[in-house]
This record gives sequence, structure tokens and C-alpha cells, in this order.
Amino acid sequence: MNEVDLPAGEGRRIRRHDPERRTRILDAALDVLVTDGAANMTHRKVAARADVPLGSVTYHFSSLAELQTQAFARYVEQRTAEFEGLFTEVETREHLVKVLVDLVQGGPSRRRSAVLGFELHLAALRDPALRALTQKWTRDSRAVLARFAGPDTAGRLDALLEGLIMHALLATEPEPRAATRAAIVQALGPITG
Amino acid sequence: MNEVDLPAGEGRRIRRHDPERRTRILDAALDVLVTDGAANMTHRKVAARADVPLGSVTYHFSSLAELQTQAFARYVEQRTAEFEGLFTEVETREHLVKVLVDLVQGGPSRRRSAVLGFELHLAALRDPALRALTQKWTRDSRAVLARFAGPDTAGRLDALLEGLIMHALLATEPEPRAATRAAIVQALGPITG
Amino acid sequence: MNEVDLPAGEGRRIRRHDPERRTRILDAALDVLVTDGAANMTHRKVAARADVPLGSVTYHFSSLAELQTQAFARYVEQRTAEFEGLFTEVETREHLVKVLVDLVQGGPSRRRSAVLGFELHLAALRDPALRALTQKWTRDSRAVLARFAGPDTAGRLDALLEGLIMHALLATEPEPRAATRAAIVQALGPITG
Amino acid sequence: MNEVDLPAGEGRRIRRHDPERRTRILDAALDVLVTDGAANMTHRKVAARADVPLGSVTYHFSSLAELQTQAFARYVEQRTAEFEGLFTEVETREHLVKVLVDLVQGGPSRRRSAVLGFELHLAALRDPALRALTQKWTRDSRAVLARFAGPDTAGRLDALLEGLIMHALLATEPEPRAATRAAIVQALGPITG
DNA sequence: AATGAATGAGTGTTCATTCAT
DNA sequence: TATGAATGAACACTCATTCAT
Repeated sequence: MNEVDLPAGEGRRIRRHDPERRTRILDAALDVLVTDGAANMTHRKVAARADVPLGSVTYHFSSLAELQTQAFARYVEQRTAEFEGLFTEVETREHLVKVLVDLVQGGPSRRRSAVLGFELHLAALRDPALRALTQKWTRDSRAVLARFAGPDTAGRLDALLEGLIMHALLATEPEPRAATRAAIVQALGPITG
Repeated sequence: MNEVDLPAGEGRRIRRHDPERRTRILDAALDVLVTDGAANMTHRKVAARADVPLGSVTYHFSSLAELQTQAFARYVEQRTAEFEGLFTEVETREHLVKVLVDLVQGGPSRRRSAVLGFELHLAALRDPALRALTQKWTRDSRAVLARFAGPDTAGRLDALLEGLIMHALLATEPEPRAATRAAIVQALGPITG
Repeated sequence: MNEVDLPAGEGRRIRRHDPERRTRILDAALDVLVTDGAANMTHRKVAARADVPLGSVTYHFSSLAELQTQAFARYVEQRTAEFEGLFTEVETREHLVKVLVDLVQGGPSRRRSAVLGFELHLAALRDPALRALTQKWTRDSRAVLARFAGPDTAGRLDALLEGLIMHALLATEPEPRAATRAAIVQALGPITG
Repeated sequence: MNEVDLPAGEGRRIRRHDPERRTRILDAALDVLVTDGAANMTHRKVAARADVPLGSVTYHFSSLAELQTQAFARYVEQRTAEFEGLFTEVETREHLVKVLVDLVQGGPSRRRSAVLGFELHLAALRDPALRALTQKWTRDSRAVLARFAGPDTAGRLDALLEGLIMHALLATEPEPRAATRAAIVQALGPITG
């Protein structure tokens, strides 16, 4: 947990026994996925972003595909936890709507997450290993939503959120909050929950 | 003036005066975009798919980015026309629902189109030139939908369709038709149109 | 000699019977030689600089080497004439010195000429066809100088000028005029001429 | 620790741990510069001449320009040392003259050096990074010459040598030794040094 | 356990040259 | 006579991956 054993000097160099390195590399990989996209990720970019020698990346991950898969796995884990966290204190329907609207409109802070999500979706289209991840993710998301609405509603809500987020990502000017809100309210249905 | 005089045998060789070549290359590029993804498109793959020498691709398009942009532009044009075509004969609300459900569920025949759409969306996230295309496309789609519902409804319908199609693309087993139908009916609202 | 027969409209297009085109291309080639160097000259650059279609360059010159050789030949011709012109009115030794110092120090106006000279020299090192040109040029230069000094003096003067010009070309700040002058005066010898 | 264990047979293959490789590549680059010229130097030619795989050249030098610059830097170093070496034992004016005449006339052994020099000069005309090299070189050369003559004389001598060497390089038949000698003696001035 | 060196395949792009029109 | 289209070779450069240390 601490970083006592390094000279605290030039940054890198002499970093024996660095158990965090693996996860540091994974986080760097996610950074690269956001900025450059899945197909433009390279060992070198990840190594540079993680401030780690090139050999270290190939040492910890036997191939670029494996690194990508594990990075996405880490993303899904984090995202699922974060998603779940958003709803722990939700009790009223009003509160639920607010949380969902925030999810869609959630500014630059949520951009990283959204980009990674679509990056994963597209990559999963061609890589079965990743499709396992997207399926688990979809299942988990729906399960969370289903706590507030029936399973059918959860399904359509999920799809709607997906589309709204993608459109928000690409729009030059943000959709008015009221429109997002109206769409969500409608999808939640008349008196559900 | 006719094309009778070529051996019509092995495909390549002696293909002077080939005025369709440009569009043939664009179509090949779209094929590659579907199978390999935007970031894995290469001059060589496109040339092979178009059955054209490498130099021909670089001759007609000054850069790979330009080729990609023009291919996507061609896609948006075709897709917009096709989309519009789907609604020309729609008169009843029931018919409208059917067309939309088909759009989402529309089997492998629609898969190519859907993949290209998401490929374009993701690429547009990082390329302003492409963002112009996605915006035009979104505008056009909503305009078509708005003929049957108010502009707000058109907007949410568009987002919902986007999400439903993405999920359909990734699902291992197709969503039941009834569920898709229910989502669409709900988004269309009580008695709109 | 006149340009009557062109529509005088859009610049290019419809330029039947353009007898100057050949020399226009040669001049463009010399421009390219100055800015890009002999080894970086291409048909395309020359065509662009001459505002002429690519095919026109390959039509008038059967190969790039031939174009280069002829461009250099044109340069030597012009340069020889110019060089000769400098000395037609020289009568006193003092005037001669002034002309030679100007030749070396001659600002940006002479830069083009000097660059082409060295470009030719270096190319001639590896191309016998060009060596014929440099030899003719050297012979002519010495002949002109020999009108004012003995042949031996002309030879050393020629070499000195070559070195002074190269150094002037590369120096960040110009050599003082007095130094150039002193070198030339010394090379001319005590009371020669 | 030693290099005994490699087959030492066909040249390439199994050449792990080859610490001299960098400089071997630089020397190969200088060879290519002599035979093909700066603008015709390619990674492939250098790799072939150094008997090294292509990737090795791009690994050690991040760009062709950098390889060229470093090769020229190595040349200037060597040439400066060699130049200095020529004058260490010079004590009489007569000896000095002999050394300088040899420098100009010095047969094929000196050709390589001379060609590289002019190659560098011309390249420096368009590349500021190289201009730093030529300036250092000129400064050093003049400093050496200035040990035997005043700084002004050193300057003109330097220019004269440059010109004489270029002419010697291009001449079909060598200038008579006496002429070279006379030019140098004159440039050294009456009783200098 | 960790890494710098190494390499061969593959990329986008440029280009001299050819040729049908 | 003149030129736009076409093509195959070559180029600089990037990279995943392997391996000796």
C-alpha cells in the first residue's frame, strides 16, 4: 500500500517488487482506449502512459489482445460497481429519475466511461471473449434497474439509456435536460415501481 | 463504348477505362468497414476486396482518412434513402410500428447496415469530419420520424431505436419480438400522430 | 512569340500550341532544384510549379534524368551568359575586383544561382552526362577570367571564388566585405593584367 | 564475455549482444552517403551495407534524418581529428605547403572524405541541424590553419582549399601539382607565420 | 522477475513511368 | 499533340512479439 522502498528520486528506475504495476498498466490501457480507441492501442502507448518500460507490458500480459480483454474486464467491474452505487440510496421514483437523467447528461466526468462503453460494445461485435463481458454487463445493469421496475421496463430503459448516451456523446450542444427527463419518465411507465 | 472486349476471365488485368472504379472502391471500403472495423481498414484490404491494384486506391483517394470519410458519406446517403423508403407507404399507426420493429429485429440482412452505423458513430467520436455526417444523419432520421410523431417523440424514438439495435446486435439470442414492439409502442406514446 | 491564341481566361485549360511550354517546364525544374535539391525533384513537383498537367512533363521529357540534365544545361547556358555579361564593361583592375566581390557577396539575388551551381557539382560527381556540363562551365568561366589574368591565375581565382561562395552560402552572418576583397586581390596577384 | 561462440559464418543470423552495432550502422550510413548521396540514402541501403536487418536501423535511429545527422556528426569528428593529425608535426613553412598540397591532390584515398564534405555542405544548405555541424567544422579547420598563419589568411586558405578540392574531384585529369602548390603558396602570403 | 535489444511483417504514401484516348 | 488514369516498386516508419541477459 505504501511506496516506501523507492528512492523517491527520478520517478522510474529501481522499482523492485512493484505489485501495483499490473493494475497500473491496466489503468493506463483504459486511458489509451479512451483517447485512441481499441484498434489504436499499442504496447508502446500503454507503456508510456503507465510510465513503465515496454518489456514490462509484454511481461505482464502475454499478448495485446489479452491486455485489452483484461482492461475491459476491469472497466466492467468498476462500471458495474459505480452503477450500483448510484442506486443504493434511491428510494423515491423522483430520485430514480434524477439519477438516470444525471447518468445521461453527466458531463465530461462521465464521458470517459461512456466512450469506453461504446468502445467495448463495438469490439465485442467481433471478439467473442469480449462478448461475454458485454453480456454480463447488460445482465447486471438490467438487474439493478429491475429493482425499481419490472424486467421488461428495465430492458427498454437500458436500451433507451444506451441510445441517449450515444447521442449525448455525439451532439454538439447538449440535449435539454427536460427532454431527457421526459424520455426516461415515459420509459419508466405510468406508475411502475 | 461497350465492355465486351475484355477477357472477363481472371478478374484483374487489362481493365482500362473503368469509370465505375471509384464507386467500386468505395463499396469495397464499406465491406471492409463491416468486417474489419474502421480502425483496421487498410489500403491493401480495400484494394483486394475491390479487385483493384493498390496504386488504384491511393490514386483515387488522397489519403486513407479521405477514403474512409467518403465511404461513410456514401453509406449515410444510401442509408438515409433506404430509411426514407421504409416509411413512404406507412399510413396507419399499426403499420408504423411494424416497420420499426422490423428495423430493429431485421435479421442478418440489416446487420451490415447496423454495424456500419455504430462504426461510424464511434469513429465520429474522434473525427470532426465524420461528426458532420452523423449530425446530418441524425437530423434526417428524426425528420422522417417526425412525420409520424411530434419532434420530441421522434427524438426519443430515435435514441431508443439506436439502443435496441445495438443490443440486438450483441445479443446471443434475439429479443422476443413482443418486447421490442412494446418498447416502441410505449415510446410512440398514447395516441400520437 | 505571342500568346494571342489562348482565351486569357482561367489560366490553364485549352492551351493548344504552346511552344513555350518546354522552357517553362525547364524553368520550373530549376525552381524545384533550388528549393528541394536534385534528388528530391519529381515530375509532380515540376508539373505543379509550371502549372502544367503531369502528363505534359513526361510527354516533353522522356525521363526524369533527361529533364534534370536539360534543366542543368539551361542553367549553365544562362549562368555563362550572365557571368560573361558581368565583365563586358570591366576595364580597370579596380572594377574587376568590385565585380568579383559582388559575385561572392551578392546577396539573396545570387543565392539561387549559387545553390544551383553546387547542386550541379554534386550531381555531376555521380553522373557523367552532367560532368560534361561542369567541365564546359569551368572552361568557360576560366576563359572569361583569363581575359584579365594569366590562365594560372584564372584557375586559382576560380577555385577561390567557388570556396568563398560556398562559405558565404553557409555562413550565418556575412563575411566582411573587406576580407572577401583582400582574398580576391591577393589571388589576382601583384600587378597582373 | 568474449564473442567466440558465434558461428562467424554467413554474416547475419544469431548476432545477439552486438554492442558495436550502432556505430557499425553509422559507418555503413557514411558509406552509403559516399556512393549514393545524402538524398538517396535509405534505411534499406544502410541496413544492407551494415549487414543488419532493416528493423535494426529503425530501432537504433528514430528517423532517417536523425541517422543522417549522426552519421555526419561522426564524419566531422573523424575528419577534424584527421585534419589536426596532419599538422601536428609541421614545423617549417615548406612542410606546411607539402601537407596542404597533399590534402588537395591526395588521390582516391581522400576522395571519400572530400565527397562526404561536399555532401554535408549541400545538405546543410537546407537543414539547420546540419548547419551547426558545418559551422563547427569550419571553425575548427580555421583554428588549425590559424596556427600557421593569421586568422585572415586562414580564412582565405580554407576557402581556397574547398574550391581546389571540389575542382579536383570533378576534373577528368588531375591538375598539375605545381599549379596547386602555387595557389597555396600565394594564399599563404609573402612571409607569414 | 524484469527489461533492453532485436526483427520481420505490415502500414500509408509517393512516384516514375506507361498507355488508351 | 497532349493528358488523365493507372500501376507496381519502393520508401519511411510502426509494431507485436521474441529472447538473452
